[in-house]
Amino acid sequence: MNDMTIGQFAQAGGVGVETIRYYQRRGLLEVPDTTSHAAHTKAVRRYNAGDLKALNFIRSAQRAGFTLSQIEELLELDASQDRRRAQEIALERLAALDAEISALQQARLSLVKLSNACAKGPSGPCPILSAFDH
Amino acid sequence: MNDMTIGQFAQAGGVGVETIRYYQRRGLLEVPDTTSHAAHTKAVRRYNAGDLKALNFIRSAQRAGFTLSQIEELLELDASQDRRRAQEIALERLAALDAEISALQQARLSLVKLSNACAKGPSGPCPILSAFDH
DNA sequence: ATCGGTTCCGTACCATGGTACGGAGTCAAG
DNA sequence: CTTGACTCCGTACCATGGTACGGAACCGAT
Repeated sequence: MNDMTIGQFAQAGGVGVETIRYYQRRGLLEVPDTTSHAAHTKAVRRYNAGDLKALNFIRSAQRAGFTLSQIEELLELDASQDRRRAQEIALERLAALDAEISALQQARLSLVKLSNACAKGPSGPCPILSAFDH
Repeated sequence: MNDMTIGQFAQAGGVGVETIRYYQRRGLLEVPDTTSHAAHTKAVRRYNAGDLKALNFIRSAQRAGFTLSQIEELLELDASQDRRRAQEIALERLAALDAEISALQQARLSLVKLSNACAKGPSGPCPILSAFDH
């Protein structure tokens, strides 16, 4: 698991190499020092379990709806131990998430209704434009 | 409600004028004919309740996670009465929606845990990087 | 009849989150 | 010690969903 090349690292995280580089450019992942790992390793950067943990965090946080900028802040908070701010951000996202979830559940109901309406027989009402009417 | 200018129409739909134009360019909204509404109205296009219905549909469908391209297709289906395809699309989106909803609920649990961990006392563990660990 | 606020239309620009390209360097295997 | 795969790095490009700009025409009120 340790000391992966960028290709192995990307694969371990389920992303493309270019995505790793992009995260590095954004400051979300650090660019490992080529001199710090092994004496004779000069030009190829290597990634370890800690890097992978950060990468996995980024992907999960994205799934939770955080933007990359917010994730950047979270990563900084992790380093700085700012519990108050971390909780604040988590609660904000939690509220947004609850709103999103209920919006999606609303939408879900509309789609069920639409699907049922379209399923009944080969003709008759299947009012797409009215699908989301209240 | 009828025969709105583009500014009134946009306001009624809760979007900006530029968004209306953008939807027209994309083919999601039709560009009303300037000659068809009133005899002496030559240059200013006017929008009616039907246009507003389409606009509201677009906004709702977006909330349901449809892309503008998919919405375009739905609008075409509404015109063409293709019930089978409409249902197919609805069911696809329904499945995706269910997946999204449970992903968000998963993320929600993680955020609750993180928030609780950060809330306990001024110091101690608040493991941001581990917030989404299984 | 002219003034301020819209509208019209094309074109350009924006943020987000990547993806692709190309040349040079490096590394491990044969 | 060469070959092929991978890495490094900068820069360019992409899709999505808009937002902004600017000049000309138009419309209603004074």
